[in-house]
Amino acid sequence: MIRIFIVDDHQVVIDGISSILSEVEEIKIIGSALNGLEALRKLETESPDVLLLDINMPEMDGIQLVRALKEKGRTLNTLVLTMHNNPQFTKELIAEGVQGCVLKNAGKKDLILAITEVNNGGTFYSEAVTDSLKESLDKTQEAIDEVQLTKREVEIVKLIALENTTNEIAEKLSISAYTVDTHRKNIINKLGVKNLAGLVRFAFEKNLL
Amino acid sequence: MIRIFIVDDHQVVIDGISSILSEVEEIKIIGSALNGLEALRKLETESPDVLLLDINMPEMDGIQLVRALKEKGRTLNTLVLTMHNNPQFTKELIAEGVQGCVLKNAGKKDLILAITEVNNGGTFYSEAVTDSLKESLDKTQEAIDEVQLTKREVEIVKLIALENTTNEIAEKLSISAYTVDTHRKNIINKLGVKNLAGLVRFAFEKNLL
DNA sequence: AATAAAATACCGAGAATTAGGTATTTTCAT
DNA sequence: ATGAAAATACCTAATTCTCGGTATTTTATT
Repeated sequence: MIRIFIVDDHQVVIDGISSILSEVEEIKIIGSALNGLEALRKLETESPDVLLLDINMPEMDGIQLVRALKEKGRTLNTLVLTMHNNPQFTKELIAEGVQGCVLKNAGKKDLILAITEVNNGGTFYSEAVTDSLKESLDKTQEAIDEVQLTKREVEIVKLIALENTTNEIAEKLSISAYTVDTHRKNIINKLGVKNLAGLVRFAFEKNLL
Repeated sequence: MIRIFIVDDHQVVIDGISSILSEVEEIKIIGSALNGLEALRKLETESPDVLLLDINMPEMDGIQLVRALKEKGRTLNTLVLTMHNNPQFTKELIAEGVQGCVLKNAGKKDLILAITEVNNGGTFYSEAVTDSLKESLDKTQEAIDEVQLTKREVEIVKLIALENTTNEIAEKLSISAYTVDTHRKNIINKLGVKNLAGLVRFAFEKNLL
């Protein structure tokens, strides 16, 4: 028996999913919440096997909830349901250690499969989700290839975009600050940008981070 | 009679749309192309009333085609068909002066409406498209509100992210470089970032540009 | 009309970036 | 094993950014 807790800000959605899942014997819904705060409170006493987070992606409450739970030391097998399919969002989910993500139009077969998979400690990302992520990563790689940044240069672009100064980068990479200087110079040339701001801009436009 | 030229890299899609539109008396397809280059060449002799650009959004060829046409001084009423619904993409479309955008799952009623609207010199953006754009802009506004950046500060963040130096900004805004300095300082404080790189990062993460 | 917030302006010192080089060592693929 | 590309390192001077301030004028709101 897999015990599930649902979070969504629309009661209709909770009811809808409940009705779908009620047809499945091995799955039982043990509770639900209409927002992050309510979820946090209820999850202090409830201990579901799988947390089903239904997110309207543009409002990132879902990710915030995952973070809040993590801060409290509360790690749950989490499955995210989303309407949108945005690779940036997927990256964040993975970064937060969310076990799975399925699109709302995925159909109940996928949903049930995802739930059981996540319950067993595995991960489940819809094909559409991974595809668009892969596509995005390919795009990034293409952008890098186009301007012919080397591995080291990409590394340094990232560190600069993350607010590291030349000296800090030198320290982190255990190389001379002079070298970092040279790399930065070459990168700015290759990208055809004017200064550090342009470099950071490139990093974000091409989703390097 | 509205004369249409279709661009899409899949023949099937061209055929499909053709078959849908062939049911409509007022619309006639006068030509098609399977890629941007072919489109550019054929459009030198063809003069459609509406250019129907079917784009697989992740590959931005569509936007590139619009730009290429613009450079040639060729302005056409353009309607973009897209599968994805990404506010960033919508912004670019609007910036390029594209007259309309409909989602592929919009249904033929919307498509025909969009075509006639664009043909009449108007614009047509699917509700779903404008909604997600509005949502995104609201998000941006929220982000600005959260850190309480003033109008002037937002202006300066943008200019910095666009690689302008302090002196250049001062000139553009007709204020003293000292003032720009002060603004930058205040912004960095408000955002809680470490340096200019962090500022540019904020600009991109919050879609300020 | 009074007040707060925003925008403006200035100063100096120190840190970081930029631009112009040159040059050696590693790494990798033919 | 050899050549090319990548990574490393150094130097100087000029420019730009950062941080610590202070202070006046404008603008908007009650």
